[in-house]
Amino acid sequence: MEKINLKDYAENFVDIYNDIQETFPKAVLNQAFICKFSSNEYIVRFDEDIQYLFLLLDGRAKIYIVHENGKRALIQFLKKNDFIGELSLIEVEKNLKDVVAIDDCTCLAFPLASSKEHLLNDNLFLHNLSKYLGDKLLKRTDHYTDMQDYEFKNRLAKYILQIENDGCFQEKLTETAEYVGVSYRHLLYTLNQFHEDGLLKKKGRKYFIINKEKLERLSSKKG
Amino acid sequence: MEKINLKDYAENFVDIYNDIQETFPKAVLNQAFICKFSSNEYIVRFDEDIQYLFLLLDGRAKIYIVHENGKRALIQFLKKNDFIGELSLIEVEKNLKDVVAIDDCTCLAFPLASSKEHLLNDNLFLHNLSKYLGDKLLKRTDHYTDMQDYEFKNRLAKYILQIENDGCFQEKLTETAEYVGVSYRHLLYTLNQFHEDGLLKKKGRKYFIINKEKLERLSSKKG
DNA sequence: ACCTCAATATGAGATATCTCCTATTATTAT
DNA sequence: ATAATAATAGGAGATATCTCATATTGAGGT
Repeated sequence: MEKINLKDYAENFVDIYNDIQETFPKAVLNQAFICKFSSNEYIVRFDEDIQYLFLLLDGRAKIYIVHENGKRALIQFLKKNDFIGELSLIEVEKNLKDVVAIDDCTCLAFPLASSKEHLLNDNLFLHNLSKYLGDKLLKRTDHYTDMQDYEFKNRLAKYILQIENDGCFQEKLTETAEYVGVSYRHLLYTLNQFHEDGLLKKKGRKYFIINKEKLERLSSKKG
Repeated sequence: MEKINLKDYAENFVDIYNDIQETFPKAVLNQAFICKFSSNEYIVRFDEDIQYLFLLLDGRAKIYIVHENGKRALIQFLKKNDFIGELSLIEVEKNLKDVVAIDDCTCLAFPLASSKEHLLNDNLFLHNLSKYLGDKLLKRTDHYTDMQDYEFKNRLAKYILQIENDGCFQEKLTETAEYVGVSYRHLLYTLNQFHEDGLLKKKGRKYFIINKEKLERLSSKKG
């Protein structure tokens, strides 16, 4: 983890810095700095105290919940403009999560100790936070209700359509399995089935969508 | 649905009214009134505009998400001090949910049209709302990650322990099945299995816990 | 260049869970 | 009260999904 002075960062990323300035009170920005995390680095560990509120400025990360039985479940992907640690800020979180950088990540970091008071008295911030949390709640609920109401092939179709890029699906399959909540084995079964049904074609380790319509039908129907 | 003047209500429920007064700005309380819903009555319908922010003062309710395929999934039980419609207030909700009263419910109702501005500028309210949403997010996440990481008998054990009263489990089984995310048929299988394993005893339509330890072990382990 | 560890891949067998069907009680509405 | 609807109950068979075992391939570190 590398720390960078906020002003140094501001010189190179003017637009982002302007957004930040409009969103956070000055007193808080004075305490803030930039953190860079490398791919696969832990941003937060479930068994260590969290010291900062982070705002993800660049890169992708993932949140794991750690169960008592030692198993982990991937519960969310984070991207630009997602908060990390906001639940600790408002003191509702008892069990921290693991947060891991997927690719290199740039974060804006606010030291909780010195920023909490300011943030919790700032109307704009609270309003934004409420919207952010409400949105997160809805998205997470949708994700999970889908899991329980559709069988896996439907969910997988939906997931592929969400995440594909130029018709190409190249996510890490181990991660995908954790996120969509099935065993790796079953994920492979289903991908092979998609291949046999003429939905996907495999080249090397990438899958290409060759029948998007059919995939879309599958993603929103049962059966 | 029956409307009652807030002042009339306040005379009979002094303590609750005092809490309310400390939590909401006066300008907003002047617009508010009390709504009573009967058991099984719809408080919100997924296909109708929502006009009020409700705070549940008494009774229990349940939230359903309605899928495109027509299926419903029970996603949360609501009790005293839960909000209804708070996501519409902050304008993040696109797809409304069904909210249905389980028993008779008493709600404090704020007309969105006239209260929104006031509420969204009130620091105390926003802070409370953030905490409320954060807490809801965590609870919902826990509920769903449990669903995916434990098999049903573990989840059922946990659920029974959460909801039992004096060792007696008497929830409606159809509702339970929807909430815990299995078919009614499978719920019955598992309850019978619990009976055979000496965890529960059945009297009429009620189940009584006869081996709490074993149930607790089952609720937190795999297998 | 070599070693190690993580990711990809697939087979075989087990089982958790579902769907569909059919009775039998409760509960609610007319 | 009686009809109608919802909840409880269980049988039979299908299948979606899991676990475990094993082999191959790829990437990162020294």
